[in-house]
Amino acid sequence: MGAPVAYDPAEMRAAQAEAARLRAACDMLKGAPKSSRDDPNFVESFFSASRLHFIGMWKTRLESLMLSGVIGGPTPNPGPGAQVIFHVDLDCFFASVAESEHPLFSGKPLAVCHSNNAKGTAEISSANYEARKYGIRAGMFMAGAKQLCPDLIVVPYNFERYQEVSEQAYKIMMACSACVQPLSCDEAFLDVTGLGDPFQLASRLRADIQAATGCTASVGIGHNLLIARLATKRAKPDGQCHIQEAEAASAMLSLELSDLPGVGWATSKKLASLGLQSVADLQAWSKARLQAELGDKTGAALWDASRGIDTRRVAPPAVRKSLGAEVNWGVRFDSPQDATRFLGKLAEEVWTRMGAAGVQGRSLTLKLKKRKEGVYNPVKFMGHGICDNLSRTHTFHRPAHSAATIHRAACDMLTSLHVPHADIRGIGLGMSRGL
DNA sequence: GGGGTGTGGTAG
DNA sequence: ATCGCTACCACACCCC
Repeated sequence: MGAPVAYDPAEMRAAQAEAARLRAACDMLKGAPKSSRDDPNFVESFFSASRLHFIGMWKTRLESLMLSGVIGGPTPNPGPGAQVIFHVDLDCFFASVAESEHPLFSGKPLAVCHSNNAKGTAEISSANYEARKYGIRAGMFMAGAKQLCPDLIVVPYNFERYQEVSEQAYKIMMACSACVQPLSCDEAFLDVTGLGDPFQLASRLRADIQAATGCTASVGIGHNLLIARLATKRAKPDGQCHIQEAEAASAMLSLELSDLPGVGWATSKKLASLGLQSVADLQAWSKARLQAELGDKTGAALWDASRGIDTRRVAPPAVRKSLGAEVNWGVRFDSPQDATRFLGKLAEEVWTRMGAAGVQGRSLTLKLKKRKEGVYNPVKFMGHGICDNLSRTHTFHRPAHSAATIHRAACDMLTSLHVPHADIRGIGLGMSRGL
């Protein structure tokens, strides 16, 4: 894929200078990156800069707020019968936020990433549509992205602003319908059954979001969640699309297997090994045969999905069943004591989050990433590389009552796993049961 | 059948 | 040099 567009050189220079200013002013990027070896506050600084931590925590926070009634009202329970579902998704969220604040960036290829290093392994978090023309995608290393587009504009994260924009967008969605199911900071399902003409409703929703946030949103409309999501795919960017119930089954045929919900890398491979290459192939198999090969639930879910069948309802968040904190980047220990200290930080983190959520727990799980035999240098800088994943669970007689209790149990489990401290590439602690 | 644990997969 | 999280579900396998 070559350069699709020639950019005005002066404008491009100005945009690059602006991006460089943003990076220079970014607190997260001050100083050289540090591993758990060099930074006594590693856990804290890691979480403050991790996009995946941000995404996970923000969803949890949204759900808590909705559950406690701080935001949103009582969710109406739509009866049986035809439903109208919106899937609302802000377009390339992090990249859009940057563009909305810096008009200079618009129309130029832009990505959000911790690093601008053209040889580095920093991951692209979000790429605007101009960047996507070059083949740049979220998840790609910066080295690969810069190869595809040397002029790529790279801006750092702005988590505070993402929160503000997300809150505004959610306010607007909840003004549209009281029945909102958050999927992420930038994505939600709405049940808008009986609320008026869906197309007009969606137009207004998108216009309101753009007016309030400067970011565009796309809306997929369907009679169930699966079809609404598929409609969003067609609507993007900055559009809306309604797939009628009658077209649902044939619309599914336009998808790759990996587009179906629940089909990721591993299931794709498994399906391929069964000779299943397309949704049409999937439709040709009986439910029983799929269940025999893939398991009862998974097989049935795939059989349904391939036909556009989805019986889920837009549901308010459920009460959380587990809570955890893990770090799988920059984890390097020089001694067993280093590992113990690190577990102490994680125990405090878990305990603090339990307190904030007002929950207790009886089961503590330790997760460990252990460097695979013979694997020394991860491809990704400070990454975990290829690992074996191990876990141990300890169940307390009564709910854990302090960070120290959690720490002690975690250390015992760590010992029982017999992993040399130098082989540890990631650690996590999670609490469950009786939350 | 009902309960547990450990592993693996997924989405966003 | 850069920040590979979080919560959930399904499954295989074990116990009684």
